[in-house]
Amino acid sequence: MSETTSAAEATAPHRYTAQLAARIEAGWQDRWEREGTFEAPNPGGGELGGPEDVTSRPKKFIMDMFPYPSGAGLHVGHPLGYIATDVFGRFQRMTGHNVLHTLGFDAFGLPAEQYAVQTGTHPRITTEANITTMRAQLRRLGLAHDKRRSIATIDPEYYKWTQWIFLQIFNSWYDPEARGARPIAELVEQFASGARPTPDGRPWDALTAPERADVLGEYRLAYASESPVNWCPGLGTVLANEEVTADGRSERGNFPVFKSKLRQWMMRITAYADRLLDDLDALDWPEAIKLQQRNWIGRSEGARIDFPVHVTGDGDAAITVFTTRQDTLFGATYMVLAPEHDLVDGIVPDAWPEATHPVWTGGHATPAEAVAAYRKQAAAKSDVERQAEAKEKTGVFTGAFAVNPVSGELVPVFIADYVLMGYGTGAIMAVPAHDSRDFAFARAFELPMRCVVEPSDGRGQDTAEWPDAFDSYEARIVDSASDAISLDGLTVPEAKVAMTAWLGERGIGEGTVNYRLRDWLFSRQRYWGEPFPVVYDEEGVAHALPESMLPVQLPEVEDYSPRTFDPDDADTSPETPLSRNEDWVDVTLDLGDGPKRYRRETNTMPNWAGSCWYELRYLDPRNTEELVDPAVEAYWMGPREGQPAGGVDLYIGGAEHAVLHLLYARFWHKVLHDLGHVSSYEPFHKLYNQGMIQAYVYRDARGFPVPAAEVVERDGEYYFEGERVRRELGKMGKSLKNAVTPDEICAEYGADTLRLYEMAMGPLDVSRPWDTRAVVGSYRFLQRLWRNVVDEETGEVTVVDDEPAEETLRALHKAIDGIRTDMANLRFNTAIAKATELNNHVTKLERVPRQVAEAMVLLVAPLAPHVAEELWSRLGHTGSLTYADYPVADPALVQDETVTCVVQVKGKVKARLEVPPGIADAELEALALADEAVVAALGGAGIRKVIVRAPKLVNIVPA
RNA sequence: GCCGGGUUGGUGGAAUGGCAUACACGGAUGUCUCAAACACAUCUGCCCGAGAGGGCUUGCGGGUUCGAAUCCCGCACCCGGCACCA
Repeated sequence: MSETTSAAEATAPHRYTAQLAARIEAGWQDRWEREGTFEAPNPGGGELGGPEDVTSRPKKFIMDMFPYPSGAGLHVGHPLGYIATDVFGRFQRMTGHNVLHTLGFDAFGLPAEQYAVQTGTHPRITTEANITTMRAQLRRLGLAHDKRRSIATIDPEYYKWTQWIFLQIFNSWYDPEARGARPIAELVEQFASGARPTPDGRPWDALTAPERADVLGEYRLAYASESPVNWCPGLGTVLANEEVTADGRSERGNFPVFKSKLRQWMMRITAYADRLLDDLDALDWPEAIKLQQRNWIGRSEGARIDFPVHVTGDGDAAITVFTTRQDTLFGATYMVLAPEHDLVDGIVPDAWPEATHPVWTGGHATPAEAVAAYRKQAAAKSDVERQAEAKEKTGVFTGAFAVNPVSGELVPVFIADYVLMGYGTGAIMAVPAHDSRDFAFARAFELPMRCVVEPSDGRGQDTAEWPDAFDSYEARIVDSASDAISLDGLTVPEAKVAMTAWLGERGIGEGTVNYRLRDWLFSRQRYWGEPFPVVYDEEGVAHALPESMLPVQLPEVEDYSPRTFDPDDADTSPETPLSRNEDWVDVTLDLGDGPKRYRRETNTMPNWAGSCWYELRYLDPRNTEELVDPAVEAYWMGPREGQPAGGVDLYIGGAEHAVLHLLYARFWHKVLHDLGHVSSYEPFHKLYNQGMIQAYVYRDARGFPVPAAEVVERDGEYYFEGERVRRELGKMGKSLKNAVTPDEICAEYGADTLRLYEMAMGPLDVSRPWDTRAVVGSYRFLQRLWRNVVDEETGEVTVVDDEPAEETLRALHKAIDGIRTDMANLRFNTAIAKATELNNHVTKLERVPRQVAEAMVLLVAPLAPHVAEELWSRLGHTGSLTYADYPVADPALVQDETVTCVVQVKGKVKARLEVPPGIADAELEALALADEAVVAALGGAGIRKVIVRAPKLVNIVPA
């Protein structure tokens, strides 16, 4: 490669150099592939079956989060998790496990589609090329994957089953009594037999097909509905709530998002809210992620309460509110409906009631005008604007009054956009004294307040004096008594119970649980995704295609892009790429009642679909009859001791998927479980979030990134082409000009060095900056390891058959003990530190005993597998060490012969003693008190107390 | 605003109630070399001191304890999530 290397090779032709590493690595990668070393057998026969002595071992199913095969190629941050799972998997193989580890590709997605739009190249072509490139890049890292099990979501034989699962979900309903999904056919039977009445009471047979479809649509777990969705004109597609950022923009592309009413496919994930919440307890996940899921699901306990209201035309109706503060019902002095609430039109009177406060009317002549104007204004606002104006409360009086059911008072009904149609019932009772939002609204509209919870912070009960609402669960209820009920003197929780019971008795309310979670918007107006296995008949009724017609393959189209619009133009609606191919859309099919004309669904599934179940397909990737063989699923994922829900043993990936992917995948898994397809009821037992590898970004005076590789450091300042540049920490990537690729590092040091360095940088779950300069440390470690076994000049193996010295033996066993524990707990950085210490110790020996060398090679094998295999084979072993037994420490040798005992006086170290580990407290105390330095430190003072923690510590407290 | 996580040498980090700074990078000096690189060896938290030695040190302030980076309370700053969720 360069002159320096050839010079090095001349003096030490058998030194562990990048060139030698490259030869070793390529050689072992070929051999592993040839011998199928990492193929994990399934139990039973079948194509992926294997010997029973392997399938009878305890299993470990280890997974990485699915990568998207980006055209940009990998940088060194990408493989961090893959290396970690690989190290862990290799360790598990060496401790007697049947390890399933592979990697597939989440290959549908926007970048390939956008590239296709620009170039006209079919996304399949670019995606497959990217997969090939990425596979080559990953192969170079020596990952121990079972390649037979790798899949890509774009393979028709894979997405056939994605579509099949969609049909399972479509053809199911959630039975709240059974707490689970059941086939829709059972529900149809209930309707047909009359066991369950139809909504309007007519017999099932009397309903038209579209009517029946509508009824069932209310139950199906996958349903099409006309509901407010997140419409993103800039992308030309709708988005799930989870894909919209807090400031109302698209996570991808950062375009404005608008609420728009469109007919779209939804997944009834809300039916599973309680199970998704409860089952988190069974999982070994980081608390932070569990918390994020809990918050996203957002369970809150409260009550529904009916407020009677006069409806124009046909008499009285009720506004149902959801509240968590039923205890403050006496304090409800007005009500608010979401602007788009169905009841609004019905309650608006023709004219303003007499003496209506001018602030309430918004200056409009009639309530109807005011409502119309406010609705228009609210609808035109993007989410971004709404967020920005959140502090300023807006709204308008509807002209109607409702009755507070406990006090009998008339309360005005407003509409305001601070009440959201999508949460609770879309209506609230406002208790301005005890809710800060209601307080702000009441102040703006000069509405009355009533204090019903006694302030415990010293403020009085005169709300006019208050700067803000008083909100506490510790305080007591006041001023809340009527002929019917009195809450006075109760604490908040007591009052809730009492009020809920009272409401229930009167039939005007009931205790309920409400969730923040909304149903999952499941359709996208894109080309590069799974087509829905759904067609519509001439009456517009959706029909599921039979399994025999799967997969529904993507058609060829002229133009891959959805129609996009001015990003700020809310007044637009989606147009899908698939709809342009009329030949594909219009089909004649026989769905059981003779050939008929149908129109295909032209939306595609969102990117999440393929990643919702891929763990299952890894188990049985070539099964053409079933999603997965139940016996195979039970073996790899079934519930067992310590894993009541079953699932993958270790799932490593980034924390950015805390809600989206992990929630969706859990939901699908539960549906499949309910329908009897899988025995586990959670997909991922243990989840671990790896940190991000960050990188320094250097920016010039204009703020543009400059190539990080060409920046030089002088006296703590940074310069690029002589100009001073600013350094900051950021992500690694092409656009920031700071990407370092695994290929570069492999070329300069070898894959084993890269693996070792990435694992040594710090704890796996913490983000940290990449430092190319520091990689050489890991390289030196491997060079020393090599030199401990092989003569750099002759290439001879230099180990001797001598029994190691006791000191060496103790160092070895201490290292084995520590490394085993660290490996099992994913603490690879400290495992490497311990291996380094041992290696450095051995380096100082005149001759290296074979016993020590072999143990050391096995110890580092999971981390640096190629060089370990090479040394293992040079040490005379013929087979791969993949399934060799990981060294086990001899407990007798784990402890040093003597330990250093520190003697403290008043907590400060004054002396050190070398003592045997088994020394008795009394003896150690005597030794410590006799020590010269201790006597001197005490200076003749008396002793009040002596704390002895044999054998490590004595602390003397002088009088 | 609410919730969660964090703050240890020049740098990445180790130590989760008992010797703070393991291991590595960087830096200094030396060996080898015509020289450089590689490799190897020694030193390297900060301050005072020629030295022996002494003092200080885990974001800041308090507390518990014989003993605190570690446990508790308060504060500052950084990172992440959520955000009119009734």
